[in-house]
Amino acid sequence: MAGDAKLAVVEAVRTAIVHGEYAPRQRLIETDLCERFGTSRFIARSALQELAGMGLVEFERNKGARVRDIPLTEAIEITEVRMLLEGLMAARAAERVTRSEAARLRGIVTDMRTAVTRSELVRYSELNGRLHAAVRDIAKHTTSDRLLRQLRDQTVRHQFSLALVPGRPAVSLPQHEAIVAAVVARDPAAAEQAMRRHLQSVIEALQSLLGQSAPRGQRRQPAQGARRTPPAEEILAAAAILS
Amino acid sequence: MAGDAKLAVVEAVRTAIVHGEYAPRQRLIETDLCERFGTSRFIARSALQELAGMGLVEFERNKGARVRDIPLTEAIEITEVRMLLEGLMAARAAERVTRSEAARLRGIVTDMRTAVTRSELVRYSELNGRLHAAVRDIAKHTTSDRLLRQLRDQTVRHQFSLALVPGRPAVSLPQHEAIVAAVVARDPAAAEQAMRRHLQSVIEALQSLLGQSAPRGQRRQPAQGARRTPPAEEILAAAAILS
DNA sequence: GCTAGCATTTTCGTTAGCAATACCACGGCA
DNA sequence: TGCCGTGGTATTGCTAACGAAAATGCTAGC
Repeated sequence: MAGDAKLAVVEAVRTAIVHGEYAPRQRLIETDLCERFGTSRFIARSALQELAGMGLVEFERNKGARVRDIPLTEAIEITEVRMLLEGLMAARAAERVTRSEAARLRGIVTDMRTAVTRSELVRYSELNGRLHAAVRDIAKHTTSDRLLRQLRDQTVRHQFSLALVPGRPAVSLPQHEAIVAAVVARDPAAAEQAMRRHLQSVIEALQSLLGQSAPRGQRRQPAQGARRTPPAEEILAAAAILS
Repeated sequence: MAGDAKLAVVEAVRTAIVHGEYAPRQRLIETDLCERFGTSRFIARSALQELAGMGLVEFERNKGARVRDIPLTEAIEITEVRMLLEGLMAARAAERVTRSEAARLRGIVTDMRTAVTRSELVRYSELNGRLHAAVRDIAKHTTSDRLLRQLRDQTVRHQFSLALVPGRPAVSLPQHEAIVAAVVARDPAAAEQAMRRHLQSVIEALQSLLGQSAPRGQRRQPAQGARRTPPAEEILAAAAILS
């Protein structure tokens, strides 16, 4: 497997799902994928299987693949795990950070500040992603890295919902600043704690969302057809605030 | 996919790898698997892909699948993550444990004690697995559960090596006792800390193993043919002491 | 007008087979 | 004698096609 063709399809479908082009529980018909990505059914199938392994799609016997719907409760669980792993990453980064890496982190965070003052959410998003990637690079913990990637992919959608609650940017930026400060100060314990506090606040936000949005039993979505395609830009801005 | 046929093959190959019937870096020829498990090549192929997703086998372009060799350094990383996740599980279990579940835990731990005094390692192994499974059941954290299963599968082999260092059973049992005590006392913080201490000692044991076993560059294994098939019993005993 | 049952159609699960590629042994040449 | 090129073999990567299951739509009966 792992033919480059398959890998390309996996990546394409992955970003499509993460960016919301495919809605949760939407069926992923193999032949559709074939014509969209110009490959054979076998490739599409393999790609879907790999995505299933990543937890992004699910199979049902004789009914094919659909985009996995991650319920809010599971998103909370995932964020709890993320809190632990990202905390570990932050601590590691604090232990190993070099001078040049520290400078890089500081540069990113000052850019974030200006982006926030100018209300440039997309720019902030990009910087945020770059910051976290930098922390992961510094930590060099491949196991956590791999797991975190999976977990992040699964929760992007809910981060989008969360971005709509007002006032979150105001709390997000100082938390990020605290994380970077601890890392560049080479204080592992403080870095871990800062990262945990950050994600703890995300968990609490998700829990409040849970309380208000699901008063009674599972309200099922239409389940087929992209019910809405939020622009990627919007999604990115959402991810910025919370990750 | 997820045809029951494929699932059976996945499970069979998984246990074969975990029990050491397939050595690390041993090639997994598709046709061999076909005749061994009496399925078609397509099924074998799908199963291998799923196992690759679980991190147990790896693919190389045009060279097929082999059992992934988890280097000791990666095993340490994995155990670090396990420490966090199992700690979370323990805390959760302490929050949610019911009377009957607590009784069950206590029963298992007393059985463990007697098994140790009688030097019944296999029995201890079985009880140990049951204990951890019980904790996971009580915690009801499906995300951590899923991740932990993957991580455990990947490290069983190294736990085998570790079981050979003398004196470990003496430290393992009291640690388990402490964990159970904290859980039944409904003290989440203590349960988490006890579990972490336990896995921290495993990490330290692994690190000492690292220091003594790899004086110079990667010493590569013969790489094909099961170079040795340790009896499953031995493996289970090893897993007992450390997990 | 509505429901139950049947036929059709879509889509998936599986098998068989072909083409491409890497590994291995052998022989020629320096 | 040692090294490089070459051919054969084994194994994978992939395509095409077939059979089976489920969803859908239609017709007939109530």
